[in-house]
Amino acid sequence: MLDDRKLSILRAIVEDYVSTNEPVGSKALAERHALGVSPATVRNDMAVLEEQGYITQPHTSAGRIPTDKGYRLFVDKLSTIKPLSSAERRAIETFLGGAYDLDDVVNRTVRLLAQLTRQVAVVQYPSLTRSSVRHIELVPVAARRLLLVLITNTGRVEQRVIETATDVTDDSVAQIRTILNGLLDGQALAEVPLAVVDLPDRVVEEDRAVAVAVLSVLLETLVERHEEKIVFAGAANLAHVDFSQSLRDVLEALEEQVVLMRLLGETGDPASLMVRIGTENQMEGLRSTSVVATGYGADGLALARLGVLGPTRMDYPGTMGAVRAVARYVGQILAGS
Amino acid sequence: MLDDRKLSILRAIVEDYVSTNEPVGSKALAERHALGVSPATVRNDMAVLEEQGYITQPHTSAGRIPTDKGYRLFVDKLSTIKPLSSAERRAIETFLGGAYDLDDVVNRTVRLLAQLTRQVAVVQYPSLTRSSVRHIELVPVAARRLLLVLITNTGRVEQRVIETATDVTDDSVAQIRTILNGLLDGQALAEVPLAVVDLPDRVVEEDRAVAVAVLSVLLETLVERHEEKIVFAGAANLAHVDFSQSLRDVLEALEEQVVLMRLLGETGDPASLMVRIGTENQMEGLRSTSVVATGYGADGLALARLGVLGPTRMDYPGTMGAVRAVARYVGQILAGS
DNA sequence: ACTTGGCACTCATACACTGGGAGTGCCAGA
DNA sequence: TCTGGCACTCCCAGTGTATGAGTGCCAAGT
Repeated sequence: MLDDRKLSILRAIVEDYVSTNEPVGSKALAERHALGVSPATVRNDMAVLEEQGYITQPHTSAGRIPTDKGYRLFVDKLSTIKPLSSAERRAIETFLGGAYDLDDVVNRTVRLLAQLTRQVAVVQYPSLTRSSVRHIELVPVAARRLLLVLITNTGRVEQRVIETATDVTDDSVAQIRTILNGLLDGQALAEVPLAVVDLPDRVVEEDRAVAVAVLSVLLETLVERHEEKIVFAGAANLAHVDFSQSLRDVLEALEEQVVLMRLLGETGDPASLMVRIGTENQMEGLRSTSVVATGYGADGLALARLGVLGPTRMDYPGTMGAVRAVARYVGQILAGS
Repeated sequence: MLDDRKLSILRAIVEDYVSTNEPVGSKALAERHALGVSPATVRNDMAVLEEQGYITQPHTSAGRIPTDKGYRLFVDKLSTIKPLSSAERRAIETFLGGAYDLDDVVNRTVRLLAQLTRQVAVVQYPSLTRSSVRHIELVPVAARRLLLVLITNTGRVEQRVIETATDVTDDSVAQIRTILNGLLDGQALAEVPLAVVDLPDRVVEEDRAVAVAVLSVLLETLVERHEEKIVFAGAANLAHVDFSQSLRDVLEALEEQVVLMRLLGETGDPASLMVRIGTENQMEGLRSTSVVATGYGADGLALARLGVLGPTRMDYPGTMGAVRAVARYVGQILAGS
């Protein structure tokens, strides 16, 4: 259906259009790339490519630009992921190497990715669900108020306030804390509800009410915080892109956690890169953007996802390379700390 | 120098320009506002106002628009802060009322403020410096690695990893933790360095090295984290504003913590509103924006600052009202939790 | 059967020109 | 000190035109 030359022409169109941001015509194409054929021949092939829906003209007598379908073919068949330069690798290492806690890792990652790709970077915090309990702390902060602090093995720290019906002594707190840690230390978060259910039975009579309060807040935390935290950076990189739709729509979408979640897609095999192009994005307002995302996590286990959002007219090989490299590096950092 | 009528005219110009976004001419002004004089008289006054630098014409034979100096006079002398509608008050209450931890309070606040003012909202996390220690936790996470968790009375939680040169037993950790809490409980953070300095002397010989490591990380935390965390929201509201400079500059500035810090200004009297107009902002790239900010915190004590950034052509009375109201409300929430 | 050069055609873009209108400054008179 | 009148400036929108890039198609060449 499409012979090699037509594919080469499509590849050339995508590459030229991405770098110049102008519809590319037959003459310029024949000149810039050593196709070995005349502009007229290129025109004929372009007519076929247009008929098949891979490219389109913004208006009669303009050059051609790729359609979403064209980009898709380009990404799937015509391009290879571009590895980073060694300078870029060094930059990643030095920039991420200095991070000292999870917040810092995530923040640095998102900024780094935005800078590398010159696009909007999106990073999801490591999921609670797949991690396990490293420690639970229970701190009295007032006569009838406790602070529950949950530390996971990914370094994430969750905190919630617990109101109790009666005054609680420090001794009671200490006792509950000890039991709690005994029950939960090292447990996967998914197992926590089962493991903790008989907490009230294990404490002395007068602490039972408190234990129930602690229990319910702990369960709540696990459920509510299941909605993951996501950050983004590099919005400034959108400013000089001309979207067919308003920039406003895109910025609005970025500030919605839920939309960002859907944007990054399902947590899948962390080794595979997901590319969603233009209208492949279901989200209203992001029809003219593309997303490149992947999972990341320690030990080849996907804890969360990160990615990049930009115009469909995007340097896919370069972006894919950057996303993959950063994801791998963050995985190493998480595994090592 | 400027009689009452000229001031009224300036006020009218600011108000009309803010609402229409178009240079306002003498005729329209005389009609819309009951000034009791003819357009010709208005023209004469406008000429004086222009001479004094309060207004300017974008081009000959256009209406006038306020200068930064004009807005300044308007804010200082010609306007009164507009209190919120009761519907808006209710919205604040219900929206902020549901918050369950500090992160949540800050996030909700920044989103709320952005929505109320239809501009970019900026909120600084409550400062470490003015708060005090509620609890310090020391958790072993590996043979030679401890996690230091610092909980302040504002609900902020800081965490840092401590590497030790030798293996540490759980007993040692428990002992150090107890001593640490004994020394620091309730201390203002500013006092911590002094209070903690003799920690190594108080532990048994073999724990001394560990205690020193803990000490140094703790001090580091206090110093390094002194650079405060700041978040913003509502960038989408910038999209339909036409800045004289590029939107990109503004977006870039917003992603720089340091710039945001300077933007909000010095932590001062929480009751007073700071308004910085146009070129009064020293920051490159924010010359055509204005900032309305104020301190907030529990018990009339400014813990941090929050504010709004928008075009100089801004509804100052309304924005100031919203900022003040939100700051007060957040203060109450912090005091009560 | 494919490739090529030629040619007519289409349109977006840039540019110059125009008239209308909003708004101004100034002046003479009340 | 205010007001109406008037000449003037200059933005803006609309129109017309030339230009040039790019196309589609066709007939001839390989």
